[in-house]
Amino acid sequence: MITITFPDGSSREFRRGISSLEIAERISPRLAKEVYAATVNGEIYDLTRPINDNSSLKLHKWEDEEAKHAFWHSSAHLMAEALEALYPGIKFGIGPAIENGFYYDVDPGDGRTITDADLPVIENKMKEIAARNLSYNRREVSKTEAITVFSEKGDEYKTELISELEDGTISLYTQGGFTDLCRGPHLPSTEPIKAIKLLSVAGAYWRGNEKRKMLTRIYGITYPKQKMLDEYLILLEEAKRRDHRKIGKELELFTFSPRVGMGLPLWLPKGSDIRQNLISFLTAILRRRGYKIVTTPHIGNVELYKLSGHYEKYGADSFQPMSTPQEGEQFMLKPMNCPHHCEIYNSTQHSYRDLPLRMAEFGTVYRYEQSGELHGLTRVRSFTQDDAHHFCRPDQLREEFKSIIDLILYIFKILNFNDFTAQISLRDPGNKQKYIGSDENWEKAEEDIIVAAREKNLKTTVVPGEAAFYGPKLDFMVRDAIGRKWQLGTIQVDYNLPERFDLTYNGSDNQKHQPVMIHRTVFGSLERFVAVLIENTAGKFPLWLAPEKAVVLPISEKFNDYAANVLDILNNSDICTLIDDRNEKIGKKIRDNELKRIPYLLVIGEKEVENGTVAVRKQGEGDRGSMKVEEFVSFIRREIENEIAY
RNA sequence: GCCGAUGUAGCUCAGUUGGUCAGAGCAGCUGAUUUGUAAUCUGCAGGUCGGGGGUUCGAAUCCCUUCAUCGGCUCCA
Repeated sequence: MITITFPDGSSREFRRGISSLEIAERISPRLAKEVYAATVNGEIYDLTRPINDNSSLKLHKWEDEEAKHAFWHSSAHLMAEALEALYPGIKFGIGPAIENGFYYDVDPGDGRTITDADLPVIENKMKEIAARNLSYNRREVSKTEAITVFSEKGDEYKTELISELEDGTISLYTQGGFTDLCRGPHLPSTEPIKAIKLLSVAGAYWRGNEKRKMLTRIYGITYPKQKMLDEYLILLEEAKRRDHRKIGKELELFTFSPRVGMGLPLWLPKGSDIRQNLISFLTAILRRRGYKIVTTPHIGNVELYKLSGHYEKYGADSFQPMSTPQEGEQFMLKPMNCPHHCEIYNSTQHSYRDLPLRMAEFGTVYRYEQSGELHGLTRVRSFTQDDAHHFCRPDQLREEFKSIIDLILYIFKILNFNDFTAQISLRDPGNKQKYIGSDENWEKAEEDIIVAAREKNLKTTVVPGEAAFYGPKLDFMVRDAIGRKWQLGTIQVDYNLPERFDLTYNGSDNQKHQPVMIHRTVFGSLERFVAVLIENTAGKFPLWLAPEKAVVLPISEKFNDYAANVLDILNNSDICTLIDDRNEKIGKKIRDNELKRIPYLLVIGEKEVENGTVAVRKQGEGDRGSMKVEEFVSFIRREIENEIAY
């Protein structure tokens, strides 16, 4: 007999070799139907895998990531079996479970392609196979045996994977006629996979290496119930409706023109107003926090970027240097503000007493992003960073860093931005040649960030290999409507630029010392931030950000004069207001202006003219009753003040 | 940059196997109506079907090429 200990601390005796599934059945048959995987002594197990020793056991129901993982991983194998049936000789790369569903990378072979149109066919095949209730059987094999299995099959991708595995750790899973290299765990059988949807096909480089073959990646998702799948698909549809590219067009915030150039956003008047509101808001906060605002040109001598290291790292992939009538002279569109800021720092001498120096700029930069990477406003070739550089003494670094974490959290809070993650991005220890600077400086900088984040009690994830080429960073990430992750705010410690630009200050010992630099943004770029704001609010911006605060709606032509009068009063009070004096019924005017997401609709008819009032209707909420025009002015002002109270 | 898909009026989309198929709704302009909280009615105008080339008696429809967009991959200072 063995003793199994459950998460609540209780324990029970079972016979040696019992499976988690059998244990679940002993507890309750209903539970057995709801579990998909188990954790045995901290290791993920198939439900059917025998347990041979005293163990702790946690059974995973759908709510647990482990359960979904097993479910979707098994679904990937199911899809592979369907593909093998439909495309004999097809070869398989990797096919993991992901956050929402699974994918499999496949090589259909000899000129065959798989397109969206083929997905329903594969889907049906999967349903047909799943209905056979095939069991997933685990088999541990030697490396030689594993290689034999897949080389006989002619699957060079699998043999490549196996060749890198250690002998003794290799397992195969078979369901029906399909066998795959896999660590597991899997479902006991295909039976629970009831609802299946293949979502898209895409190209993906084998092993993520752009020099290697491009395989076909098929994305899909499955659920134990059709209703769950339907709900997920509805969620996807709703997310699409919040897409900033769609809303940006509808609300006339920005546009692109192939004549101007791809990835070069054209901000329309309303979008510009939002930008401007964000800039004013942030500038006021920065001034209070001791930042000095600077302005630098959009271009710089190519020598500047050679000195900073940017040219060597990115020169070939940038907008190329432009020449001038002066022989040998070349300029580049600036990809970064920091070299310019270093030269501002160098324009005067600095005393240790003057540090930290905080230099901010809403600086527009230009980067030649790959054409396939461009995406609405989140990935563009011209964008305005809310950039700043802190020059400080080494002994000030940690406090300075922490003050920036405060600033970012403070602003996110005012903007009601709760759904972000903080990520510490470190150097890839296995690929140090990607970076510039000494090991010593890197170690110092990484330590600084980790400690500062810890001291601020910031919950972070640590990702090696994501650092900038000149230093590690703390990134604030958010997701967009379709689930993609984007970096907004970032804080980066940099010992390299001060060295390259020979930045100095006079210490109390009257010697020259080198300051440390911190690069930071809060929004990241105005473009990306506005995109995220659009998706978070679905275009219903808070009043202070809204480009147009109110619209006056006369019920008929008879009230146009009074309406025009109200319009003047509001606009003269700096409350950007429109008038809708079209020859339409009030219901139509309300509908159209609600769809334009105008925060306040002011209905004007006979009563309002008589009483000198406006009938206030709040966007999305409906009638708020009447108030005097002056009352409405102070009401709006108060609301704006409350929104950005800091 | 790579793989796949898409591209029809300002917007959202119909256009069956190539043959009165160049259409609809919304938006725009007309005229009527003078309206009380999410769509009043009438009429009109709008497109060399992304651009270029080809196949064909005939191309929005088939082929090639180019541009752009979308979904991924790679990249992201």
